[in-house]
Amino acid sequence: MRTVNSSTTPAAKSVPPPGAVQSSACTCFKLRSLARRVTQLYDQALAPSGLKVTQYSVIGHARRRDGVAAPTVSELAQALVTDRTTLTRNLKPLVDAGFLKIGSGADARSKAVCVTPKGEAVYQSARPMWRLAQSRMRALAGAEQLASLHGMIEVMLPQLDAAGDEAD
Amino acid sequence: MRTVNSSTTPAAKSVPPPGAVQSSACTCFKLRSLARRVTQLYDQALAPSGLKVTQYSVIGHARRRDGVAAPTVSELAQALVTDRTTLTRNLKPLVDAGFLKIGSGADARSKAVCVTPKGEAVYQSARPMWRLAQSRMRALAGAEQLASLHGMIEVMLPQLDAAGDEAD
DNA sequence: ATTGCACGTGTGTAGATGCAAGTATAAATT
DNA sequence: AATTTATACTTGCATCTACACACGTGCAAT
Repeated sequence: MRTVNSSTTPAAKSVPPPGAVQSSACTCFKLRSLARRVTQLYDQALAPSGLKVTQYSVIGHARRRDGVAAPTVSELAQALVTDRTTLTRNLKPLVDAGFLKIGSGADARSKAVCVTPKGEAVYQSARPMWRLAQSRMRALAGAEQLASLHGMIEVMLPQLDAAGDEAD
Repeated sequence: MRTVNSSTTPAAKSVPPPGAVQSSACTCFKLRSLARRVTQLYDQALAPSGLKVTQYSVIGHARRRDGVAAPTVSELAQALVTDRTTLTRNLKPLVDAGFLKIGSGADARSKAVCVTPKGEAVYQSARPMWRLAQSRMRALAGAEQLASLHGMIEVMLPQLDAAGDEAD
């Protein structure tokens, strides 16, 4: 079908003038596209460290213990805005590499995610690379746009959490 | 004790300690987090159709043929802002389900991705669900913010493409 | 015709993602 | 104390993601 420009003799039913191209206006698609590209930028920058940006984030969040205790898997998952079961998988390569160590938590059921000295070292080594990626990002988007983007995300994320909860 | 602290968080004097909190200021992390949540919203909405939002996007883009011919794998991958090899994998379940059909392209090397009648049908059935997800999204973010977000993405994506190219 | 390079695609490997379902422990109820 | 419910985590399954590499084809230069 020629959905190109009007001036057609289309077979009645398919009336896709305004709707046809909208699939590229899909917020989710756009967002995912951007996330993919940005991930590539960060992964490239982090490559010398051997970490992917996801792993860098996991260690980074496991690092900052609120009080004293290392976070549990669930707590870390929440901080990472990730499904707990996803985090379980994502921890494996980091544990295998010796960057993290899963200890026993206060409970017999909960487990504590601890950053090993080796993990701390690799994180520190990756840190300037991450900063470089951030700089590139800022250069690409501009500081104002980037701040605006961050602000939007900060606003939207909690609302999406709420939406997901009530969907159950 | 890890006080969840969902109550009044004044944050008035939150002087960000330069190094400590910055990892949550990671643009990539924020972006990925949002993309994950938004994906869940769309996947939930699309669930009755049996399609995930990624698959909906693939079919949607395979559907709109520029002129007459169905897009090749590479063309489709470019339209989807996805790695070519990733698309190869993503096509498999859709072909298995009978939604797409891989035909031979003009070249003996290239292949054409065609939407089958069954694929068109499932796409049409999923379309109102997608619209619902879009509406929810608009309700969550607000029309202006959403438009602003789309605009930013439109600007940033080409620049990231360029950045990726020169990185090689 | 042979060589060589560019192009289009698929595979191996490895990780990221999350839903459904399962296991084990703690707390609450009866 | 026994039963039920809630909590914390893991596993099975399926999909998404992409880099490195391999394979086949087209085209051009020799």
